[in-house]
Amino acid sequence: MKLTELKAMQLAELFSALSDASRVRIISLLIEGEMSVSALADGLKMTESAVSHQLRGLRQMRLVRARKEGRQVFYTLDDDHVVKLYSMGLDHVEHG
Amino acid sequence: MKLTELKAMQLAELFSALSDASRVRIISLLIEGEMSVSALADGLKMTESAVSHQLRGLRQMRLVRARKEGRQVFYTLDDDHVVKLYSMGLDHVEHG
DNA sequence: TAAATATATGAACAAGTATTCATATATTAT
DNA sequence: ATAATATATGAATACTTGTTCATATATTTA
Repeated sequence: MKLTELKAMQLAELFSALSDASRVRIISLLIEGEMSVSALADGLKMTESAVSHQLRGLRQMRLVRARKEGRQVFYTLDDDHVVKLYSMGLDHVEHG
Repeated sequence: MKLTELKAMQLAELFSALSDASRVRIISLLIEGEMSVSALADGLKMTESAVSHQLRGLRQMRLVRARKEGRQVFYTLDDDHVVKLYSMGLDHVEHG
């Protein structure tokens, strides 16, 4: 399983995107379905600014996708890789 | 998928353990099999001290396990959750 | 056009983290 | 016992990161 330094960095970046409780909670909400920034902010009791900053990182890692509708922006999980990583992690934390 | 704040933190901690290129490379070496600290240090071109510090974190997250033999300590991956997380992440980075 | 709403972003600060260096502990060899 | 080897650890420093605050952009409403 030789790993180039580049891929090691990319992998680390990917996991970094999931390495914060706020972002994990964002993911867990988005698993239920699409949500706007303010709905996320409400649900997480965070400011919209903080949520927006976090969503930016998740977007850059292609973990979430944005869809603009009027002045709202709705976010969804980008693909089900994310769900799998999330639930495998949860599995390790709960049992394992 | 409601997530308690505690579990969100634990999940974030787990992903944090994989959120650094050095640690990812440690994991990728251990996928091949058991290795001593100095062998890891050689393979990664890091000091043994730095490797040891990183292994501590991986150990605390129960991602690796230590086995002492004489004055050497051999590390292995704790279970195959780790391998699954690793390869799913790699999958996302490479394709996805 | 002006005001209001939703989101995004830059700067700044606080908190966290990875590495280095020095030192400590444990084990083996002389 | 002393020296050498393998690993671990505490302190210090440099770097990274999350949040807040102020401001900017885009869209809708009056």
